[in-house]
Amino acid sequence: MSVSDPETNSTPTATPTPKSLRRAARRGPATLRDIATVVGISPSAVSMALADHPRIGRETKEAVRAAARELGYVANSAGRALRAGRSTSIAVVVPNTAQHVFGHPYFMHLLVGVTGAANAHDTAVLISTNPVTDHDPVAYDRILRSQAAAGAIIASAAINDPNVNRMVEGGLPVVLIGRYPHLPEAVSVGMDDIAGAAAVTRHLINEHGLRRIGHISGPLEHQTALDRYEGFRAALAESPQPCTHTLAVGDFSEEAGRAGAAQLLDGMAGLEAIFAANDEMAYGALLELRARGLRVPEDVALVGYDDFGVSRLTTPAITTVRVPAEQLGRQAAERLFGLIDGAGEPVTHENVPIELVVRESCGYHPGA
Amino acid sequence: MSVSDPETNSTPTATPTPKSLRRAARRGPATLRDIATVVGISPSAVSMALADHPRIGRETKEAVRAAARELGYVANSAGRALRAGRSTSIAVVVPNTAQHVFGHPYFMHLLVGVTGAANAHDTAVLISTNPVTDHDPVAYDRILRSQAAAGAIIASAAINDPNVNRMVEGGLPVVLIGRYPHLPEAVSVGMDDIAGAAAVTRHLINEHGLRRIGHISGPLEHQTALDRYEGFRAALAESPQPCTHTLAVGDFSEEAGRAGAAQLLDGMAGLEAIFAANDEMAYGALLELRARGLRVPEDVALVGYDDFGVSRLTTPAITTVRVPAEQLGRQAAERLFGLIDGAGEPVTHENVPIELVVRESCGYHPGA
DNA sequence: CAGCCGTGCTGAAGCGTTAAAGCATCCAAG
DNA sequence: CTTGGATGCTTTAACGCTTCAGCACGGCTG
Repeated sequence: MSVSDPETNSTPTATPTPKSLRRAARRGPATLRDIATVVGISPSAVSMALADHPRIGRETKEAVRAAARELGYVANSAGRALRAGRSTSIAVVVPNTAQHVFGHPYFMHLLVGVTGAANAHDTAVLISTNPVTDHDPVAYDRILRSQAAAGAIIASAAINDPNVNRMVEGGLPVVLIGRYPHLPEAVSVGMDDIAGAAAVTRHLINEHGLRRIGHISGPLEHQTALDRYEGFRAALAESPQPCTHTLAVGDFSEEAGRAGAAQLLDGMAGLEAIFAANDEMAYGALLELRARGLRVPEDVALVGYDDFGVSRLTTPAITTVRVPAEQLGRQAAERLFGLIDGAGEPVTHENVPIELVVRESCGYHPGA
Repeated sequence: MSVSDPETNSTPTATPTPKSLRRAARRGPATLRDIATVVGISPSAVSMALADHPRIGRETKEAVRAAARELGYVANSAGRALRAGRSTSIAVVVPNTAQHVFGHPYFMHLLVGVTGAANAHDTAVLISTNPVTDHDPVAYDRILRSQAAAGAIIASAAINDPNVNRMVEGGLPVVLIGRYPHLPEAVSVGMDDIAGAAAVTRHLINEHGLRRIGHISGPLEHQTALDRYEGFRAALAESPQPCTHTLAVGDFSEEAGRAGAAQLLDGMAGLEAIFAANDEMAYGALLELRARGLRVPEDVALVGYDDFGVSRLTTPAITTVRVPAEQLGRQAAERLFGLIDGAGEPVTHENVPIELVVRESCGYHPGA
């Protein structure tokens, strides 16, 4: 209070509102300069005070913080980003190759996880999709080149998506969701699809004593589809009893599930169970089974994968493997912040635990 | 050239390649200056050339465009935003009051619509949610104050959400999704829930001859819930035959649907049909009916609202009203760009058409 | 009491962009 | 041969922020 400016300091005789009036005159949000004027110091000092710089006095800091609070000051993100050389946002990219999963609750759960972690880091989340065309001057490419995001999370892409490779090599911090064995350098967060598929298959074999099992896989250029197929075969192979299986390749759509089920039923006599690589296809299979007058689970048992909402609602409800999308999102965001802050972590891939969700479509349980 | 600095001026005798080398040395994306160096003009001229300014020569423009393409130049969004005084992003805000609808495909469809329109305007989409607490220093408030977005789309909020009012009055361009009769000044895009609810109710009355109908509404602090209830009553009132109805208030959750159905069944003898204000509650009602051994639609007809995926999957599939979320998103984004660009449109509310989706749960049709 | 250090701030610079004003150069008209 | 305007670029400045060097001042030591 010693060498205070007589002009800008609060005049105790005035009404308590003149500051806010003055701010209202300068249209738009408060800046550092506004605070500086109110407190009576330079903008740099305000910046340093808010950053808790040791060379700023305690009283000044308190005055600055009070003024900032009163003015509702939030640092202009463009100014800060320009100065810092990087943005305060992260991007979530949904490549066009992932459009078929779009509309699933999966992405919303993912986003909840990502935004939750981002909020904790005071970071905004940009989302970028390419809903329309395939070979556009890819929208997210522009966003990333414009430095609008400090890093990106890429949600579920095909194995051979060239854009993914470009982004990983583009210098920008990138975290992939899923498993990318062909990109050993890339940081990724996924789940153990092999173990999940094995678990649900094992359940069919061990708990229900089924031996003749068909699998409807996803498109085999998706790592997820490959892994679930591999887990399926591994469980069959490790079984003490001899099991036989057959395969239909689908594309994760309900229609493909229906076609796949038809193919399996026609191809293998005495089929006892179907494991579809996702719930959507399991639902398609259910429709086909129903159309043929086959009961689920009495005649043919059925299991799916994902648990994003579909499998809960059908009759019978479908036994499935839960994909913890929210945790996936949160963890991916945390990894991304690690990369951005330059914490030199050597870990490249990380798995989130999956969970077997037993419902009715696999058969009735003694305990139930 | 008179009082020029002898140090920084270009030495014409140097080799012709140091420019590209210099850029290679300057790690990171190309800037206007890089292009300027390559072409041999000033950064401002480059800026003007890219903006197709009439005072820049044709040859220069072509050279600039070529260099920009070669260097992969995309304008730095922070620099541009700082200069322009506003960001090149728009925000999609999901208030905490909307969490119960979160995880629905609705939001993804909305986002597809918004991002599609945004891509067309070369604009990034920020998404902001408050998944955790209720009375936090609201995350999206910070984002908006930080000027990270030029405007915001607010997805489905409660009528009395104070944050919505603050944002509408906050000076930032805002488009609300839904109908907000108490905010006559606010720009909003919604659908005619009254008409939709009336249509599906009329279908029960006219096509199936049902007279004793119960409604399970959403929470009555939601405009959507109010409108659907109103449409329901309007259809009953306009019917030439006398109809009776009863009401149970729910909260859009499956559990509430189940409880609501129980309440309706216990409260009105000879109940012929149930109209749930959304599909999730309709599914809950289906479970309750099934548990009581009542057949749908033979004993009690059932209809829902939304068609976000749930109603297609159940057995029987639920007759519902489709909410065109993607179009909603696209239209909201277009309106927002209109506001941002200052096209002084007087229109404040706009409706997107809804569509009746007839399935099995309302009764079998002669045509089917 | 000169020199030195710690404290607490100011001032300048620059991140990338763009609008506006300024300044050459050239051509046509007076 | 001067004037006046196109034409085509350069310079300057500013947006809001942070870093860094620098300055003033007081107290402490030698």
